[in-house]
Amino acid sequence: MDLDERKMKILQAIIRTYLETGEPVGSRTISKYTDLNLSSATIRNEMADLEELGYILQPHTSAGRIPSDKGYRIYVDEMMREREESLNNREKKLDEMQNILLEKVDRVETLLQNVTRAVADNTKYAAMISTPHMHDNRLKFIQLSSVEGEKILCVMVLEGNIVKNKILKVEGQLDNETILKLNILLNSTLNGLTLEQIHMGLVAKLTGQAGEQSELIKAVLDAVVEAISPEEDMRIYTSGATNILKYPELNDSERASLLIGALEEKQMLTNFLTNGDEENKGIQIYIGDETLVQSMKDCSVVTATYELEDGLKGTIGVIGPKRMDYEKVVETLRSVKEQLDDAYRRIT
Amino acid sequence: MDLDERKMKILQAIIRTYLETGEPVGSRTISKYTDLNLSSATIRNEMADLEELGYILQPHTSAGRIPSDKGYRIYVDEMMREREESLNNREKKLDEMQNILLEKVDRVETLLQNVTRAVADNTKYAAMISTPHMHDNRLKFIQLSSVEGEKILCVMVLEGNIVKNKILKVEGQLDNETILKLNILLNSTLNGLTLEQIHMGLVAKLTGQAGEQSELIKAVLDAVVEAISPEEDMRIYTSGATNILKYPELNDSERASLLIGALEEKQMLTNFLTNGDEENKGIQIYIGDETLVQSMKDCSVVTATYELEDGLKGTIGVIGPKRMDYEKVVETLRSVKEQLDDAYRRIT
DNA sequence: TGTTAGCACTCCATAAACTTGAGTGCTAAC
DNA sequence: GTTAGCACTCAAGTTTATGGAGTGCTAACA
Repeated sequence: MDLDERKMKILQAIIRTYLETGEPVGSRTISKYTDLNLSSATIRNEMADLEELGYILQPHTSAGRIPSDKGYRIYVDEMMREREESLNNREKKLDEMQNILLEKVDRVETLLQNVTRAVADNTKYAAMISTPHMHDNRLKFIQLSSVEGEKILCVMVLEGNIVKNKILKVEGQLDNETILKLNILLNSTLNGLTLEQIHMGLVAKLTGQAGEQSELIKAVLDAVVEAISPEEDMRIYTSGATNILKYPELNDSERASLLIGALEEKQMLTNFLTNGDEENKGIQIYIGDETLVQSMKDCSVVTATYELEDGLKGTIGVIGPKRMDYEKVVETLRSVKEQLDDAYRRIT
Repeated sequence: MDLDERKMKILQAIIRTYLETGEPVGSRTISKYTDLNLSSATIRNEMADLEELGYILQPHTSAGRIPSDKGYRIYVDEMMREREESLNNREKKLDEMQNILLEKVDRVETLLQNVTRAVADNTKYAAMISTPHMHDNRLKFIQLSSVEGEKILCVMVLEGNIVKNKILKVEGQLDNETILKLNILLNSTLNGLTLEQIHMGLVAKLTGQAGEQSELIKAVLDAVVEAISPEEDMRIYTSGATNILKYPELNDSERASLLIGALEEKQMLTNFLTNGDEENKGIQIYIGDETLVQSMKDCSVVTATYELEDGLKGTIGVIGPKRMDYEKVVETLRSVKEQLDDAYRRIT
């Protein structure tokens, strides 16, 4: 059986009401709420159908209905309307964001932390963000310098102007000329290569050419491999974990502890923040079990992928109760995503 | 009235018992617990005295007694005994720590995060750590390199081998010779200077000498100032925030939310993590209101200052309920502190 | 004078009994 | 197909008992 228009309207009314109140919603409420004038008894009949179809469920007999995961899913896929937000309001939000961006955010990390906090504050849910990272990093520039005594500073610039560095120790001092030679050798050999290419026999070749300095070259190669390894180039920031505690359905200490723990641990979050889908303007919604994370089965997660100019991609996400205000969250993430792309160009 | 030996023993027994159980402790319990054989009635008399003196208090009439802040204070100052931990056990803990340190901790930050987690896991309280930072940073080495087009990479090494970098934009391309000259100029002028010294009119002097490149020099100076500014060089990591939820006295959602929020925000934590006292082997205990942080008035905080070889100092702290196991925490922090100093030498 | 036994009293915690109200399913009538 | 009405269910809140832990005080004892 497919959903006819009336059932759709009723389901929509149930979900909307539940999103607002968080309480199971009864037939009488809906009978008053909707524009189609129906008595509570009729609504009850329809509700029984909807329940049989799996869109809503009863916490217990003689309670109202709440949306099931399937219900939420059809809601976000087909019923959610664009929030007709007043231009005024939008303007204001944009201003806020601009302010955040202008306050001394010379470093991308600070920017991202601020954005995360802003999103958490704005939505009243928990927010997370992954730092932008490339799918395959390439080395763009490498340089060794003698800092003092036996310490050599190795600076690497990756595609996308990400800078990494490492201090290496050598036996005995190196004169400037040797360093110059090494720099030329390294730059001419390594630039533009990906991780796989470096792994393919390059080590032997380079150490051969390096003669006396083969030890140092080995250390440098290790540093390069480390720098361009995918694990190395992503960090996750979170904010607003405590917002979770605001929602009674998540606020038994068991659940809350697991959830906040997951946010703190950050390991599990990579799930959401890496394999972003390309469709739907980069906005993804995971409901309940769809999150594939046990501790989040009572939550929903909304993510958006942002892309900076150099092809650096990152993801920002919001975690909240299943009855989150999806429209608002989607709207917020979309606007943040746009501004992020924009703002980054301004600060670099 | 001063505390005679018997009152001390009774107070100690009350606190020990309360630390274990978290329940108000009654006179009969103590009468059985202590070696001095006294009836519960006598204990009651003594308890009344102790209460009058402010060391213990009653949640309500006809309940047992719990320690007051003053009680905790005298406990940690005078009654706490060294945990006579079995050598075996200690050895094991050290091993664990070593393992953590050996797992791929080429970067100090990873090390510190691991340590924080280990401390949180070990104590079952929340842990925090500040990255090592110097009181007055000095520049040790600075170098500009042309990376591509109009982008100049500025790398700075500070005393203590902390590396910072920034990408600067210039108008038009710079040839290698100009860069070489600038590098010599910058190194000879800036090295070894502190923030104050740089602020004192250096800008004018340098830009004068730089001729055409005065714009670039200004940008470089900004980068240097930013790099050695004290705010810039400290980060805080936390772990185990959810452990807070384990303790019923902190686990109403109001309190917990504030506390975990504070841990997340990290701003308030600087209180503890900066002005470390030197006495008492660097270990400090703040009880209840002594924390000077409203949201932590039901908590105690224990901090230890660690010092790396180059004079880099940081602080590690544990946050838990007032009835925390002070002995264990102090012991853990002491051992971590020692190992941190030690381990750092090994990995650099 | 310090210590102890005993007793009346207080207060919290827990459980049991009761009440309330929202909501349902079903049937019969429109 | 829709609606009114009624009996029924269940959760949540309120009240009422009950038990137990603990105290303070007094009087007796060594």
